Amino acid sequence: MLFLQMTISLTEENYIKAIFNLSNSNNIGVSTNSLSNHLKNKASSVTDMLKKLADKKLIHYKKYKGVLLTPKGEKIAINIIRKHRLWEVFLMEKLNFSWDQVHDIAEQLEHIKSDELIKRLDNFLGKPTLDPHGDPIPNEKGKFNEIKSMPLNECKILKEIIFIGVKNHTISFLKYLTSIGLGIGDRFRIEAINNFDNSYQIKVKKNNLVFLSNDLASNILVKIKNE
Amino acid sequence: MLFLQMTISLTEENYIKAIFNLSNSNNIGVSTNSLSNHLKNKASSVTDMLKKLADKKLIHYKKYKGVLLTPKGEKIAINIIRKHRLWEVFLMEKLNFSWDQVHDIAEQLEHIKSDELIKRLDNFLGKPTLDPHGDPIPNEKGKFNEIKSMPLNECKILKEIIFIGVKNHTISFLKYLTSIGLGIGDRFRIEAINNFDNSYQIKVKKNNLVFLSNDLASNILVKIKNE
DNA sequence: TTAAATTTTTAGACTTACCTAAATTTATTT
DNA sequence: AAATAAATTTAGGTAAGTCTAAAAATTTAA
Ligand SMILES: [Mn+2]
Ligand SMILES: [Mn+2]
Ligand SMILES: [Mn+2]
Ligand SMILES: [Mn+2]
Repeated sequence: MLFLQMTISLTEENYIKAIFNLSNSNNIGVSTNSLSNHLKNKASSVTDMLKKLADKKLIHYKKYKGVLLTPKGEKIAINIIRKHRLWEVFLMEKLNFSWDQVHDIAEQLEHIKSDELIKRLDNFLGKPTLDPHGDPIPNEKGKFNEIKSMPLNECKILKEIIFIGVKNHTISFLKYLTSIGLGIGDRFRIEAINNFDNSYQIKVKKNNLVFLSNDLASNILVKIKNE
Repeated sequence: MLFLQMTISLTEENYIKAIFNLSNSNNIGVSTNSLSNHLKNKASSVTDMLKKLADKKLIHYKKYKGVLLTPKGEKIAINIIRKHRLWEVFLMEKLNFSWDQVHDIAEQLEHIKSDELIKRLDNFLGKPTLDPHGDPIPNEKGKFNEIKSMPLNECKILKEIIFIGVKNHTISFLKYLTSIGLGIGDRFRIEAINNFDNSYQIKVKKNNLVFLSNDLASNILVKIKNE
């Protein structure tokens, strides 16, 4: 079979994105089960799709071994992520959505197919490098500007901190952070660490002290001021 | 079977939109063949879908009789058109696309599902009432602000004219109009009508005379100045 | 008003993207 | 090193949306 301009379905795009997101920096393949959990499809459905993606040379697939994206597959994944994050910026900056509302809409918008549209959207937004959750936006060539950060619960000393991202992107978590007055870019100070349960007390600007469980702190990505 | 929030697939949306666009002001049902031509699907496929849309109470369907939208179906159609035209305005006004580029991208964007998004987009654009092709944008309640216009080839007298819309939306037609310096809102004067082939000569602003075949003129919607 | 042409529907199949149930392979325990 | 458990694949099915070919209904023309 010959196809000059391979088309990739919305479903295939979502699988490719899932494989990308589940890939670790080490080169361990993504398991069928992890994809099954992530996409909420049965493992047998995942296997079907993996065969198809392998036929299209978008993934490396060997029965029972787990999968990795080919360079071609990775390029597609990164482009979808670029579109997703640019649309999130648009929704937040131009349409005044809050950071907990943008993801679900961007899940739809990321599948719109038009390179010209994304080029112009990028320009319109001033070529942003970070999305509303602090995640890097890959450039036109697919290059990520990696930001070094650590989860708050790895900070063991009382220091001035900058809040630069979230690990968890659920609406409830984002809304909670908003409710305690915490937004990307904010500076705060660790006032106390309870070494029984590793919970934190922080002081956000002029606000009162806020208590954070270790679980909460583990989903807050920070960097230490002046480091 | 019980469903509280009926979901309508992208394919169903396109059929509903097609039925709306092919419906005349008179109450003659839309034929299977006309839908088949418009959607470039076989008539048998159309029949299958009509049965499904009828089951969902979105159209009135009687075998061999042609179809009409129910009020519910019409509401859906108008909402899709509203979204399409708002996105066209966005693409043109904010992203500087030309009027011949916006339609194809809007065909994708019109299917994005989020009432909140459209409300905010509408506000962001300043609640426009016309799209880049001069077509009216229905308001949130689905009301069209009908503009009275006539095809240029129905003007039989030499008069000052305002160009307010196009009947044909193909890229080549729109590009041609651009090439002769004609855009929505422009004023021009009919300088001559050749009564052999009903072709027109018009003068656009300070430009030279432009020759328009009757076919071309029939796709240019105008109103007569001061009327 | 019958015959021919056209339109529309029905019947049966195919593809995509899912599913359940039953193998099969790989990993973990005794 | 078996036995058991877990992960993965295969086999067989379903629903949505398409198709071709054939039958039926409607329209048009003789
Ligand atoms: Mn997101
Ligand atoms: Mn994000
Ligand atoms: Mn359009
Ligand atoms: Mn338009």
